[in-house]
Amino acid sequence: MSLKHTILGFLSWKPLTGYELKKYFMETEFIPWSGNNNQIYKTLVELNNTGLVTKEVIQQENYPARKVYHITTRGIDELNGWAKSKPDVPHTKSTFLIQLAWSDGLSNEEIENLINLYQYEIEMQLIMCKERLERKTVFPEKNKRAEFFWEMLWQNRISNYQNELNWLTKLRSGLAAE
Amino acid sequence: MSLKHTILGFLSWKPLTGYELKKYFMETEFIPWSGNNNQIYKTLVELNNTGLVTKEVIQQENYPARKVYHITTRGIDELNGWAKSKPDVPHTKSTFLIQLAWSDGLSNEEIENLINLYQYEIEMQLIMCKERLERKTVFPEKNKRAEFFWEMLWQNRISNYQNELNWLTKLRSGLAAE
DNA sequence: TTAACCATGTAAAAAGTTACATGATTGT
DNA sequence: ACAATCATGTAACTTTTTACATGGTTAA
Repeated sequence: MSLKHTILGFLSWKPLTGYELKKYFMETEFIPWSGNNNQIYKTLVELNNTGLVTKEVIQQENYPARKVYHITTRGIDELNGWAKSKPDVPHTKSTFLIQLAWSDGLSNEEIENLINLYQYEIEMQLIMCKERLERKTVFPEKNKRAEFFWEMLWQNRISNYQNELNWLTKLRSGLAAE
Repeated sequence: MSLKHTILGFLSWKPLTGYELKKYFMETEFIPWSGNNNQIYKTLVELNNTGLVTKEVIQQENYPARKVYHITTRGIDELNGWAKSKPDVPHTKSTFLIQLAWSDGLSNEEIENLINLYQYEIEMQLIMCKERLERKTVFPEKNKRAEFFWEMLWQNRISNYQNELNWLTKLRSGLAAE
């Protein structure tokens, strides 16, 4: 489960609450996540139980108490051990490709429409990615090497989308040539 | 659930058994799947119950009976309706990117090792993809337009991997320049 | 007054993965 | 003798998603 390690990762920057983690996840494109907090709160409890983080409760007047989680030395060891473990092949799930695979029952107009919808989605994602890289809302602080990596992570996403748009161009011209 | 529609897709080519579907899935890179038949058999039962496919049982002497599934007209309608529905953004899950995001506790050697392992994985995938495109083991028959699409689907995967390798080159040179 | 933000969570369902189970046949 | 292929499935578990639940504050 990489959610566990991703949380440890964010906590290695600074102590955070579940609510703050949720926002971090939402603004980090290359970390896949549904947007729901369900897993985060659960995982934090589990991390606390296994001694990888500690919990600090801060009472507030008109809001629920903030529960700030701090990473422990054991948590850092766990994170580092995981970070250097053999990486998996990235695994991409594209419903569009599967739709296209069986678009044979559709008319040319319907297929063109499908491609247009998809292209629009990709363009939007690309714009969002570029903006987030520029604004650097979620970014490691005070560390040049880590900052370089994060820059590259965003560049990875951006190049993925750009590659997809190039491919779409080829797809269109191939269709036109038929 | 796109597994349901993917199965309908394969069955739209020709009637197949669960066992044959499994092989099709395994040889189709751009369809994400664990390789286990668990879901396939379950989904076939469900498709049969909802009238999207019919089941033909063929007895054999020394093997379990083959259960050949045929798509119905309603199944084809379902498939076509789904194929033209608004596509999602592809979502990629790359543990490598997340590992790199928190590789800050690692030494330069450890990071280089991580990158090497990843690059090797990608290169292997690329080779496999190219081979499968060449051999065309799973490919629509007797339909030029569908064949063009399938060629493009494989090209999509190939360009993804090639893009990843280019990005890795930039990552390396950025690291060296630090 | 309506939406967004702050801040916590829970319940239930769907989807995906790993491991188990059977047993004959065919090729190296 | 061993592995792979043919052919079916089940059980248990993990992961992910969707929806529900509470309730005050702040800004347009």
